[in-house]
Parts: sequence; C-alpha cells; structure tokens
Amino acid sequence: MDIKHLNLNELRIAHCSDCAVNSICLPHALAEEDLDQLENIIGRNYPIMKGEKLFLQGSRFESIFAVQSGAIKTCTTTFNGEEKITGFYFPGDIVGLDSVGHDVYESTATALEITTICVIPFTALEELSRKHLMLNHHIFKLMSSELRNDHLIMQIVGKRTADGRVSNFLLYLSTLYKRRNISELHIYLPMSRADIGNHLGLALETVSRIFTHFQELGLIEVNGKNIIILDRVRLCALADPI
Amino acid sequence: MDIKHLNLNELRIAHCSDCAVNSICLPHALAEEDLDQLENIIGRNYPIMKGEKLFLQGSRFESIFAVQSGAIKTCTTTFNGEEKITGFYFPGDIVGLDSVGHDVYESTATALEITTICVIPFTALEELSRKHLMLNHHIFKLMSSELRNDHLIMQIVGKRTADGRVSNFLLYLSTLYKRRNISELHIYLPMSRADIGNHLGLALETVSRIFTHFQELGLIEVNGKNIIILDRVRLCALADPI
DNA sequence: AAGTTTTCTTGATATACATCAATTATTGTT
DNA sequence: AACAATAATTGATGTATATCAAGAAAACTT
Repeated sequence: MDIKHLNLNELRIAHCSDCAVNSICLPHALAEEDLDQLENIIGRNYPIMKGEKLFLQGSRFESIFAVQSGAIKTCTTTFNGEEKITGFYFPGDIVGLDSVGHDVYESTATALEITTICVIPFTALEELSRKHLMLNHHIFKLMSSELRNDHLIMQIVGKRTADGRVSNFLLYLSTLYKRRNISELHIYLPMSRADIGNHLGLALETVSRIFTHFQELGLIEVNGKNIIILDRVRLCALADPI
Repeated sequence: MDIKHLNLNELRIAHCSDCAVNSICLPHALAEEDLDQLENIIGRNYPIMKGEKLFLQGSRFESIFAVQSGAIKTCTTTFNGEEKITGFYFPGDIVGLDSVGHDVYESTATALEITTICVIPFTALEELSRKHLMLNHHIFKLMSSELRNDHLIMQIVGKRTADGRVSNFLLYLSTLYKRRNISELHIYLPMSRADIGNHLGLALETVSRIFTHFQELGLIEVNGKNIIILDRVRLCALADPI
C-alpha cells in the first residue's frame, strides 16, 4: 500500500466549522452582529516555525491560543529539570487554558511542525464574555472538555502494558483526526518517538519496537511519521488487555 | 513515636478560610451584601457515608460539590469496564468541574470515608456569576487550577520508578494537607492501597511493599492508613531519581 | 465479643520493559 | 548535492515490578 504523505498543515482551516474556534467565533457562542467584536481582539494566522515556542513556563499569562494548522505540544518542567509532555494540540484546539486566572503560564508550548495560530488575549475575551452569555458558557465548556481530555490521557497512560498504551494512543489520535475530518486511518505523528514515550511513560525505544511489532502483526503500516491503521478491530482488542 | 489517629473528619470547616469554597462564598468573589444570594442556592452540610456515591458516571449533570470534611475519589470507567481513579478530593476542593457545560457526569464520585459536602447547582451558580464578575473569574480559576492539578498528577504517575511515584504521591498529599493547615508530616490516607495503586499505575502489592521499604529506610512510619514523614529531605531525594 | 469479610502484608517467580550501545534512516544545512 | 546533525531502529542484558498465592491484620456485622 502506498502511504500518502499526510501533513497536518494541509488542513488549513478555510471552513470555521472544522475549528474549535468556530464555537467561539460563530453564532453558536456569539450573535452574527457581534462577531466583529471578537475578530477585533483576535490576532489571526500567526505562523510558528517548528521548534518555536508559543509561550514559556513561568512567563506572564496574557493570551490563549487557537491552533489553526499544525500541532503543538505543552511541556511542564519540574524543579529538578525533568520534562513531562502534558498534552498535544491539533487544529481547532485551544492551548493555554490551564493558565486562565493565573499570573504565569504553567507550561511551555512548542510547535511540532510549521503551525499557524490565533492569539486570543484572555482579558479581552473575558470582557467580551460578560456581554455574551453563550460565549462565557462556552469557555466553561472548553475548560471542562480539557479536563476530560486529561482524564482520557490518564486512562491511556494508566494501561498496564506498553502495547496497551501505544495502541490506545493511536486510537486516541484516530478519534481526534476523525473529528477534524481527516482520515481516521491515516495517522500522521507530528511528534517524535521520544515525545510519545515521554507522554506515555515509556522509553522511546519501546515505542519504536511496539510500532514495528504492530506492523509485523499486520495491525498497522509504519512509514516514519506516517502510520496507517490496517486492522482497527485487532488494535482495539490489544488496547483493552482483559 | 506515637501515631495520633488523624482523621480528616476532624477537620470540620468551622472557618471558611480553610475551605476552597471560601473564595466563592466570601467578599473575595462576592460582595458582603450579595453573600446570602449564594447561600440561597447552596445546599450545605450534606453527610455522605463511606462508599456512598455523590454522582454516577453518565447521570445528568446538575451540580458541583464542595467537600467540607472527609474525602472523595472520582473514577472513570472505560467501555470495557476498567476503572481508573482520576482524582482525590479533600476539604475545600470542588468536585465535578469536568462536567461543567456537559449533559452528564464524566465520572463517578465516591466517599472514601464519612464526608460532608455542599451542593452547588451549577445553573444557579452560572446565573449568579453573570452579576458578579469576580465570581465568574473565580470559576475560571478553579477550573484551570484543576487542570494544573491533573498535570501534576501526570508528572507523578509519569515517574519511571515505583519508588518515585509513591514518594511523590506522599509529598503531594503533604502539600495538600499543609494548605489545609493539617500537619504536613502526619499523612492520613483515606483511600485503600488498591486505590493508590490504581491512581499511580502500580499493583497494590507494590504500594504496600514500598511503604514498608520506606519505613525500613527510616523515611516514614507506617501504621495502616496513618503515615508519618520522618525524613522529608531523603524522601524528596527519592522523589527525583536523577 | 465472636465471626465474617475485606484489606494489607509478605514471599516466590516470571516477564516486560528500561537501559546501554551501535547501526541505519531521515532531516536540515551550506 | 554532499555533509552534518538529529531521529529512529534493532540488539543484548539486567532489573523492577506484575502476578500468583498464602497468611496476618483490620474493619465491619450480628
């Protein structure tokens, strides 16, 4: 099978309906006639190079960011210098919600590839949300959704076996991509094996080994950062070891 | 050394200043004269027996809950029936924020011991927050603090060694207790070894073994659910394995 | 208070995964 | 396009921890 080189950057958000920001920007959260008020406070289409940082842990919190295309990771560093990736963010996701109401960012956000973002100054957004109840409610919902996502990650990382973690992680990405109308079977991994390992609590070698093992079993096809799910049913079976 | 039987129920919240709800109830978030409006919508001092459930995963979301005394755990069950404890909640904590803006609860909340709670109907709280900007801002902050806590848990669970996870967990509880003005060195564990294991991604036997091992090393003193931190410095050292 | 159930501890064993190390592939740079 | 740098794969080895199992200690129950 031929693997099409599928890059998240191809997913430029031309249609707001594919973007989580839509529910902030659109009548959903805001009446038509008030839309320009929001557009006024938002900085749009900022390009970020791979490896560039959106914000640094400990720097002053000012804005949240909407991912338009590309991918972002957030890392928290402990006092002793250990880094832990707390999340991956894809087009439509909002980055920085864990710093709302606080003075400084809790984590460092880094672009995993060329990424475009919208800058949303939070004070301005909060002010706007006072006049637009749906917008305010939507921010609540965004934050609780982020909490739910964290709990899902806990479930994945909490799997006993490394196989279970990796298979669940692939299926997790699959659902994320599906929601974004990208093929749920063609998974592009913008992050490194080391990043995946860090996030899942595994050595990067283990991640690599499991990918090749899954390929030998005919579950997936691995081509560097491109993965095709060949046998979703058996992959799901692996994801739930009894 | 004699271990005093330290139960969280002894920490009845007589003073609101020890309770996270304070920042909702007090001038902090609400002007003096508006306080009764909040007290009107809140149900206070509900007693919950050990093992009783505050809400069930999948049941209709209506209220968030403030823990007054005792302790709560929240569990999420996956489709295949695997349970994962997503958090422990102590006096002053708010339970249920991960369901704000959603139709049903994401997890099941269970009392780990006799617990008293305040019921806060969310729709009413949201309504009230429209008139009181500080209150609205405070809900944002509560939710992002919960996100930060989840990330801290990720750091703890992400530790490579079981020793690292358990020592970090004890130190985590220590900081929680300190913030509540309980001795940070007398740690009462309201949850079972199995609960700790589930939360940390360890077998319950491993948790038990590590407790006795830490005791042999003179780091802690274990007496069932009561633990005394004898050597905080060395425990911290263990918590950061290079 | 005696009995029952649940929780906790301790031991023995097997294995899954981390770690170290070396090679190959991919990406980035001039 | 050639080189350098980074990322990914693969192998060999040791150890940490899960699992199975049995006994001891708490915690409920009547």
